[in-house]
Amino acid sequence: MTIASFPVTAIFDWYDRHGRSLPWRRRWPELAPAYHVWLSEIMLQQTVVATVIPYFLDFTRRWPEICDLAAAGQDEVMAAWAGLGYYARARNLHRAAGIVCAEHEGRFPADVEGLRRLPGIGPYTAGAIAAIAFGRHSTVVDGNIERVLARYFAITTPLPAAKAEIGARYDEILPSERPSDFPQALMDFANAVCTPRNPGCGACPLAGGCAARRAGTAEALPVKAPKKTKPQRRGIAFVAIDSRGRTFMETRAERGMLGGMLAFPSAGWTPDDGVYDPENPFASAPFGADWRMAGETVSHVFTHFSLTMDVALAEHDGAGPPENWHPVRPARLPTLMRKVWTVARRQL
DNA sequence: GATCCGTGGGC
DNA sequence: TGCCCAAGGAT
Repeated sequence: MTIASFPVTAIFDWYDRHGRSLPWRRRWPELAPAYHVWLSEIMLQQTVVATVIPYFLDFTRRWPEICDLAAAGQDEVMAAWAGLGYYARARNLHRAAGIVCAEHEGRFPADVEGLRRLPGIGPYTAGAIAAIAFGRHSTVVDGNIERVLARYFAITTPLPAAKAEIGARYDEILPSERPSDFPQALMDFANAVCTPRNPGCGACPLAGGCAARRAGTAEALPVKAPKKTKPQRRGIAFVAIDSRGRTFMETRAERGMLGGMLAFPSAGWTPDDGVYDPENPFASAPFGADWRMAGETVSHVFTHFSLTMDVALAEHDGAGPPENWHPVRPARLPTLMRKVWTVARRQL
C-alpha cells in the first residue's frame, strides 16, 4: 500500500487566504485554550458555525473558566443551551466540566485516550481537541473531511462503512507541520469550496489531483444510505397561567425528547407520555381546570418525525406542586415549547 | 450497525 | 413547500 499523496500545501495556502476568524480559533503556533476548543466542538456537533457563535460567546461570558461552568446549576446550563438542540450535549457538557474540574484540577487530558473517557466526547471530538488545543497529530474526521477525502480518493463505499478507510487516508496525508491548523483548514475548505451540492470544482486548488473530479462524480460522493420517511405525529400541550402570571411547567425526564429541559406538560407525541385522543383532548390534562383549545396548532419538525401540536389553555390557581410553577417570561425554552408559548400568550 | 436525538438555513 | 443537511455521541 503506497502512501496517499495529497496537496497539503494547497490546503494551507487556501486557509491562510480564506480561513475564517472565529471566537474560539487561534493560528499555529498559538493554541486556543482547551476549554474554548472543547466548548466549541461540543456546540458544533451537527450544528453550523453561525448558530454556535452567539451561544459560545454567551457561555464564555457567563462561565469564563471550566470550573465556573462546573459550579453552575444544571438547570442554569440547560436554560443557556435552550434553542441549540440535542440537549444530551448540555447534560454531558456539565458532567464533563465537573469531572475535569474535580478530578483533573481543571485541566483537560491532552491525549485522545483521556479525552475519549469524558461524557459527550466521541472519536471525532477527542481527535479535534487533541489536535487543536494540544497540537497532537491525532485523527480528525468529521462530515466535512469525510466529504473531501471521499471525493479526492474517489471512495465509493457508502457511509458509515467507509469511515475506517477515510480515517486511514487521513492518517496518511496528515502533515507534520501545523497540526492544529490542518483539520480546521480542511473543514473550512470543505465548508466553503468542497460543498455537498454544487461543489466549486472550477476554482478548487485540489482539482488537479482529485479522483472524483477526474471521474466527474464529485457531487455524487460520499455515498450515503437512503433516508427513511418521517412519520407524522400529533400531540397536545397544556398551558395554564395563574393570577400572578406564572405558568405550570415541568422539567422533562433526562431520557427521550427534550430531555432535562423545561417544558409545558404534554401528551401523545413521544412513546412514554401517554395517548392523545383528539376527540377527547383534555383526558391527558395534568390537572383539572377549565381547559379550552387554542385556535391554532403548532407545527415542528424533529430529526425523525414531524409533529402537529394542539394547544390547550386555562387560567388556574393552585394546581400542581408549587415548585413546578415557573415564571415563563425569563425562561429559555426548547423551540417547540417556545412555539407553544407564542400561540398561548396571544389568547391568555 | 441501527436508532434516537433539535434546529435553522439553503435551495 | 418540502427536502437536504451540519465541526456526532450514546445506546
